[in-house]
Amino acid sequence: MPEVTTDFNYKTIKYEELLNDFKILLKDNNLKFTVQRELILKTLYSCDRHLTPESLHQLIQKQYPSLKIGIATVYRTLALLEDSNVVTSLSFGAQGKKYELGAKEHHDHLICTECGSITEFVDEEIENRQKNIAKALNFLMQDHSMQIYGICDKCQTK
Amino acid sequence: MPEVTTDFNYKTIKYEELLNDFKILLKDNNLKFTVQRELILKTLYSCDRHLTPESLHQLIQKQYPSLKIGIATVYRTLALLEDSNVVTSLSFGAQGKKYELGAKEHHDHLICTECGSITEFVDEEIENRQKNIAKALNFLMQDHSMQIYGICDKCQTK
DNA sequence: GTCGCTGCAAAGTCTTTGCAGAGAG
DNA sequence: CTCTCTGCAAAGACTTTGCAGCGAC
Repeated sequence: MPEVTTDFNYKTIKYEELLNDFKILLKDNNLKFTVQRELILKTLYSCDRHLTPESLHQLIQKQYPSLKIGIATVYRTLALLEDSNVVTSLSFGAQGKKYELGAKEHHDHLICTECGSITEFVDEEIENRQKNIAKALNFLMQDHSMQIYGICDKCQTK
Repeated sequence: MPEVTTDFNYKTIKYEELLNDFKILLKDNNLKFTVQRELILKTLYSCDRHLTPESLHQLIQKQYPSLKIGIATVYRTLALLEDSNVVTSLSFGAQGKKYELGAKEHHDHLICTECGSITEFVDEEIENRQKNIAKALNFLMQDHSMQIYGICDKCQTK
């Protein structure tokens, strides 16, 4: 069996580079570079977890108490980032979406139904197979996502 | 390449059988068999589309105008059916969930980003690969789902 | 008859929008 | 200066809950 890897390189891009791309994106669309937008990007970059708009907002408020930032701005910026394919959103059974930086290598998710933790993995074989299926069904694939639900290693030993 | 099939057998169970299982389920849990519950089950069975609570509610009202059914009952019954693994819910980028009968063979989804249509498919190779991955990562798999997003055949020719 | 179920409406979540002032370019 | 952004609060969309009467068993 080919290897499955979960410790693939998270950050395929340096923050400076990401930030620069973001500035270019903004300029190209006649949008403005603001402290709020930068901190949302930076927080998404530095946090490995998958964040809800709510938790992202709280995290920013905790880390930068002097800055006022409204939840509406978080939603608006996440929508902007998602439209520009800078972040990707995941929606599960529960309410709400979780966001993650899309600048990482493509990967799929193992979701623990006990503790809600998300582990990522990549598997070449599945990636290839998906491409083949789309081709066979004359479906123009833009994106795909796969989730495996179950009990994670930690929760099994509890 | 092994075949990919989209015309697999939808109904692996006859309605009478499904209904009977449902009645047993209800009895076992001291729950009552009501017209509303039956019609929700029947509508889910006879409709091939993936339904939102909203659309399921409208469909029932249209088909059985004499019956009064509240949206709350639809939500309550869907929750009950989902807990009992009779139906499965899918949540995508958009708001809300869609439900489908879980009594079919397991399958994955092709979702058109143009028209929102959902095509189902099964692929043995991916199914097997998923099992192997879960095993390799010591993850106790309970369920899994895969979605491929893109432009469907019809929308490409438009 | 009992006790769960239902429709209704009200209350909850989560998300989006309108607006007037603040701030980037 | 101009025109976009922001925070706030109000509005929306979707879902859940409390309740009193109804109905299955």
